[in-house]
Amino acid sequence: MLCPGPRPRNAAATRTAILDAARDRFAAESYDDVGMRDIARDVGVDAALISRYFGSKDDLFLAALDSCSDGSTLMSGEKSEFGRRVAHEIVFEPKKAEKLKGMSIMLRSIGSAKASEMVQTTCTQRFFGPLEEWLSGPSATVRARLLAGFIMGMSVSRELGGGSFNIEQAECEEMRDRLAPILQSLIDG
Amino acid sequence: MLCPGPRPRNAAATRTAILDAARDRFAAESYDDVGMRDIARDVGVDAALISRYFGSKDDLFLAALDSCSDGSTLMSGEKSEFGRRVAHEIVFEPKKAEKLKGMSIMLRSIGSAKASEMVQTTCTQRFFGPLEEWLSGPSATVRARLLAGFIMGMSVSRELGGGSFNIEQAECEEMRDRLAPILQSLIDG
DNA sequence: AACGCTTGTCAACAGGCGTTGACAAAGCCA
DNA sequence: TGGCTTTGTCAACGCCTGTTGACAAGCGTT
Repeated sequence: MLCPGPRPRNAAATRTAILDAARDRFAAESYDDVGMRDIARDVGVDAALISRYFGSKDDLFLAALDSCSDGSTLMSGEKSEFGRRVAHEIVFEPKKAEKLKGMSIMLRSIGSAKASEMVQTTCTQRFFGPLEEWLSGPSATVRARLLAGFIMGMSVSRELGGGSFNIEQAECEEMRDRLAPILQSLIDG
Repeated sequence: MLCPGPRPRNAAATRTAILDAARDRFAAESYDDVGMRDIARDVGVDAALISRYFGSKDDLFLAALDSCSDGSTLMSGEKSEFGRRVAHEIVFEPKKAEKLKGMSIMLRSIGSAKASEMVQTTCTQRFFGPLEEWLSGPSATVRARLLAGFIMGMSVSRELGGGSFNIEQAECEEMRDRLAPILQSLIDG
């Protein structure tokens, strides 16, 4: 990824390259674990340049979060299949679920007081909000919160269980089969 | 809490005071956000003393985690009432749920690579394990993981929603009423 | 009283962090 | 060609962190 030779002088390109690298980093590590120099190294650039383009680390973090797609990929597809589809992705394709970089960033932010504070407004506006609107039935707010909580919670459970869930294939299937109707019931109302 | 005058010379007492303060801090803030000097100030002691008693910050963290009660408080009481009881605590008494300091510490640890790695074995041995044993039915492993995930997930959802869930009283009640049977169904098998 | 062990404090170190300002080089325009 | 702006690098600053070794004070023993 890191080409030899001097980086071509192109402000716009480097700016977005920095933003992309920051998004990836913040989705994979906590706010504190990510250093400006790490991101700079990913891009092949000096750390000072990031400060010039984005101001502070906080500003870069917010810009990276803002550049994430909202939860709409989660809501694509048939509503009637939501439970099975999402349950499958959670259990068997965590990497695919991580396409929701925004969700990963939020997840990695709880803990750090500063990061979670920065994430809150974005979280409600870009994640809880659209989900709530998509559900659009009675008590959509509550159902959205439960849904989001369950989905994030399974990520936590997986991570704390050690990398994957650390269970057998058969158990994974059963987990999926138990998870699906629970999620679906929150969709249906 | 912090008495004036010099701290009485009592190694055992100071040691446990440090441990208590560390447990509280790590349950309330992330590993990175907690500084040795913070804990020292809570106890009214010099930070150097902590290093002498516990070695490194990592060792202190592990000791604090180890000093937490396991999930057994969660499992006290009637099984048939588990759903309602826990749902109520999650929604209306988050502080009471935080009596599970161990769970709070684990929650604050996902994100930080180092902290989550340190937490993993304790998590399976002291939390997932007992829960699984307590459930003791068919596919107890899967049910335990789902249960733990849901409970932690609601904590995440609350925190990211901004302090409390940021919803009305009536909605809180509805959330509790929706949550309870879901949790109970995982208990019953 | 004088010794010695324990308990606690203090100052300082090395290392990492985000950020800054001065400097180099590249490209554009006259 | 000479100047000017843009784009990027470099060295360094100040700050904060965990940790260490030297020092002071308390307390029991002889």
